Amino acid sequence: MGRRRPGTPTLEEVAARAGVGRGTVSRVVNNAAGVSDSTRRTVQQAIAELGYVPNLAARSLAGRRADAVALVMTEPDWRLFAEPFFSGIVSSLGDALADTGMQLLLTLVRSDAERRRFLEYARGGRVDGVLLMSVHADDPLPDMLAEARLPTVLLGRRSGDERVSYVDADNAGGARDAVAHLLATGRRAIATITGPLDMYVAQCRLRGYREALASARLAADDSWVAQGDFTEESGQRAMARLLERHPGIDGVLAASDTTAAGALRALRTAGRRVPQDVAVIGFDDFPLAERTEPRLSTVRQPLTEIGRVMVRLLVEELEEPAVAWRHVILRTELVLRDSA
Amino acid sequence: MGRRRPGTPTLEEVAARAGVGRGTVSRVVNNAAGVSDSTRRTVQQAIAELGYVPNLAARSLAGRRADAVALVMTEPDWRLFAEPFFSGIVSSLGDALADTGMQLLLTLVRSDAERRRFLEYARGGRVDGVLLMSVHADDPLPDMLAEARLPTVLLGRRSGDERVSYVDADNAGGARDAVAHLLATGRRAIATITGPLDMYVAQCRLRGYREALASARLAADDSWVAQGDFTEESGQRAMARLLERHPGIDGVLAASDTTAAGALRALRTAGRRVPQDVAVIGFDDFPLAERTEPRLSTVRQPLTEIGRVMVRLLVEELEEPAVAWRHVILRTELVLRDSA
DNA sequence: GTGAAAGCGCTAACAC
DNA sequence: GTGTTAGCGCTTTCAC
Repeated sequence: MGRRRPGTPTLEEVAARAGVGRGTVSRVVNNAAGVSDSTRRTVQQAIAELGYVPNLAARSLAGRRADAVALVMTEPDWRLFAEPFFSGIVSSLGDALADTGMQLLLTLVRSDAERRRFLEYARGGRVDGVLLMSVHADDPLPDMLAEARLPTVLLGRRSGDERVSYVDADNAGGARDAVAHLLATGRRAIATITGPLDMYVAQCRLRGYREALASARLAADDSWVAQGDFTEESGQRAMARLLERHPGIDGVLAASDTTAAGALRALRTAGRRVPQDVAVIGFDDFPLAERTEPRLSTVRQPLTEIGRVMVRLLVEELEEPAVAWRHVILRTELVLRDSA
Repeated sequence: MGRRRPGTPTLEEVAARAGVGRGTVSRVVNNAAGVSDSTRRTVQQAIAELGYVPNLAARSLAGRRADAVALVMTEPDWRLFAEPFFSGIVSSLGDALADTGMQLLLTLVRSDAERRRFLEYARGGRVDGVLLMSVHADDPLPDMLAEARLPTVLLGRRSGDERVSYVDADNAGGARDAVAHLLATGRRAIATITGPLDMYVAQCRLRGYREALASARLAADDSWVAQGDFTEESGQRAMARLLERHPGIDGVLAASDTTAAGALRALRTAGRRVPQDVAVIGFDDFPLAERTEPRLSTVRQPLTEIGRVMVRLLVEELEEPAVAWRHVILRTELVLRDSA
């Protein structure tokens, strides 16, 4: 396939027109010091006249940098991609990267073929680093990236002893706080709707739920636990199942605000009054809660902060490659509304 | 920032180890013909032993191609990014690009700064072509790309005389069909919830709605029209407004399935029976309808086909640059369910 | 402060 | 079939 784009002026042509050397033009383009104001202006004018745009492949080859980072979503189920959690993170990453001058590239990896292809892309030097989100416990991609010595930062661990750098929220602590609050308000029949249990984040929250119940000397057998997948629909179904098993439920910890919204729907369908009969607390999916369920209490994850920290860790790895793995666990905050 | 990744073997080293010339290695790597099976194997072994990975910047520089295309979302409101329409299209583009060997890169452009930055990225040759979706009528990006002679394909026109290549659905026709069906089943008080009216797609659907009413000699003054923004929430609010103005509504054409789901919610809250009292038809947002509102009738847009055609048009522009703008309008299909 | 020159790692055209 | 060579357009020393 012929993809050449002819007629694009080069550094050299700019230099010729400005009557200077290529090095000087390069310095001007990159805002480097060591160029007199007058020649800088001359060069800038030549650039403008010719409509010069640097060839990034050449820059990349000479400078050994891509000025881009990839955000990879290894989510075989595209529905999750539609959840507000993703857009919240993406948004915050975009903001955080704005200063660094790096392009944020989102890529979907839904199959082994796509995994291989992306790996080639990244190892080929088209990105300086990789951000990963929504990683399931058995996903090999982080290790593949680490092996290729590509600076990588995960959003969320795959397990308790994750080695790759990551940023995570204090999921167990958040769950504990939420359930402790429900207990403190006199609830005793407290269920939980989890995320996919092959994700560490879901395991942690379940653990937090159990720990809180245990310290109140309450049993927490599996009939009080229903698995969902973070979607609203799954929350609705899970809640319906829980209600069947335990009509007396008076409190619920949900995997996400989206899940919680589904649970609320099921509760109302079942004629239960929320929050009078049942209190529901979800994990923060970002502004969705504000929009559709303003009265929902949540364990707030600092999504904006997560994006900022991910970028910070990645930049650190770029500056000082592969000396260590960096881990940051962000505190969660319980935000109470009418429903609890 | 030092982003060099040292220790990466080069083509030359592979050639040395295999005892062949660089050209031969290049041919093997690119699966080109003209290499004997035995040397091909020798080279492949050397590649494996060294863990060689082609440097894509160098390939790009020498071969004048990026082997990547960008899908740009120029949506200042990230909430829309969470709608299933996006994930449906992205999914289908990913599939369609799988054969071409090109990487799909999603990029968000939410501000002028990001617009400029992306333009630099694309003009710098990091992508071979650009796909654009969710373009508002006043978005200058398509023209900027065209001016830079970058192969570009839009999903949806910006206006009736769009010049840049595009793929679109027959929105006016789809709306007409939907309203005609409502009329045929005896409905007479038919309202519509539109998308953002600064998008041509929304204008077309509104026009289709009006045309269908007009041919039935029915008035369609503005009090029957409420503007939304494709989200469920906006659908709910718009429906509530319409019900206030016209309690007797017996049919609704909604901007999307998502919007329609919101409308249904408002209708039920208002105590209206759906579909007995009111029939609702939305535009296809892909499987969302199947999930949460299986009984919703829709004007089905062939999302998978849209992705496929977008890629086809882009490839055509790559092969044979800038000879023409290509436009494809895909037919819609009215799929009826219980609610209509 | 500025210019010249040496690569960066690859593809593609051309010899053999 | 296979090796050799000339770039692709830039950054980055190193002289001046």
